[in-house]
Amino acid sequence: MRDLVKALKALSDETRLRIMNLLLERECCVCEVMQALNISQSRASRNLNALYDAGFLKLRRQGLWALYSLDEERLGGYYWHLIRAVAKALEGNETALQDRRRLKNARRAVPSCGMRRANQNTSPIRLIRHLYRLRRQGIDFKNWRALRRSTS
Amino acid sequence: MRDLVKALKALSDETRLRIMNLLLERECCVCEVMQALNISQSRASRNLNALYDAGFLKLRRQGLWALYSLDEERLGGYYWHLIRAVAKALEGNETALQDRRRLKNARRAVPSCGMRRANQNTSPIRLIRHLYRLRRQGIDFKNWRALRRSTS
DNA sequence: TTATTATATGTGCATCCTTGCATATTATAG
DNA sequence: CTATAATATGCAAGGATGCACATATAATAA
Repeated sequence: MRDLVKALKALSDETRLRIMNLLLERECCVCEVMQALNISQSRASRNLNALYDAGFLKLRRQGLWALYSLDEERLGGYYWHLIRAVAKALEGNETALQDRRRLKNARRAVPSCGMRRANQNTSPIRLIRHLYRLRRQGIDFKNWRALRRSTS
Repeated sequence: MRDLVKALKALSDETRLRIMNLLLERECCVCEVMQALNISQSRASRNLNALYDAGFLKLRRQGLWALYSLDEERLGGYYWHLIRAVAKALEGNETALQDRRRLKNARRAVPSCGMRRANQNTSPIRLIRHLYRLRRQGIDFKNWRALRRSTS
């Protein structure tokens, strides 16, 4: 009963439903979530953690990234029904679609996705060096070419 | 999205989950809910109303009673999955079982089930007159005989 | 070592939720 | 009409929640 209340509380928030929508699409890092939903970093982190805490998500760390995804192993029992309810309710929802669209354009490892500090002024050169570095590490970075183009 | 959040919020409360448990068993009046859960009248009323408001329940009035039950008509779509999640999560739960047991013994039309006023002191004679009255009205009152026994 | 960057978290504030208590409302009986 | 009984509701107190802001933590690079 306690657990069910916790799970339901975790889901009964628009921000977190939108996050679930992203994770139904694919694994995401905090950085991608904040870009796709256009919310602050602390907000993305906290809400992801709430869903994690409630038992919906699993966490995998890769370098600096915290990669969250639906925890298929725990999603038996009533969790399964809850997920289905969310998926069903969100299908065709305009916000949900838009978020997914923005997720496609979201980038990992983009300096400005960090703290939203004023006067960030990260030079393109530094960014490109960073991207090369990532590629050297064998990190899957689908669109680094486009990224390079857009910042040079 | 808004509606889903509302539905989830309505469910994410222990009192209301316990109420859903009762209504999965059968239609109940406010009075029965307060007895089965052993909670105050205003608390029962308000929480029933919250579930009603969120679209889970339908309301039927019979005399003084407000009879709430699951609204099968609205329970398509994601509502259905939510109900299944609740039912699944509650099966075997000790509190839920106990509530159902107490529901069996709950009585409609018992004077003391009202306001819990101090110095209620309703006389058995008055209660029995009330029960006869009800029977004359053709109101289905399964256990009025037992009731009469217990108060005379 | 220091600098950078993704993420996590302490704090304060505003808002909303839930409840008990008292009272209002409503239907019925007399 | 008045009284009774089931339910609804106004109100205030206490608690929970969500957020922004600033800062801390941790991994990596130089």
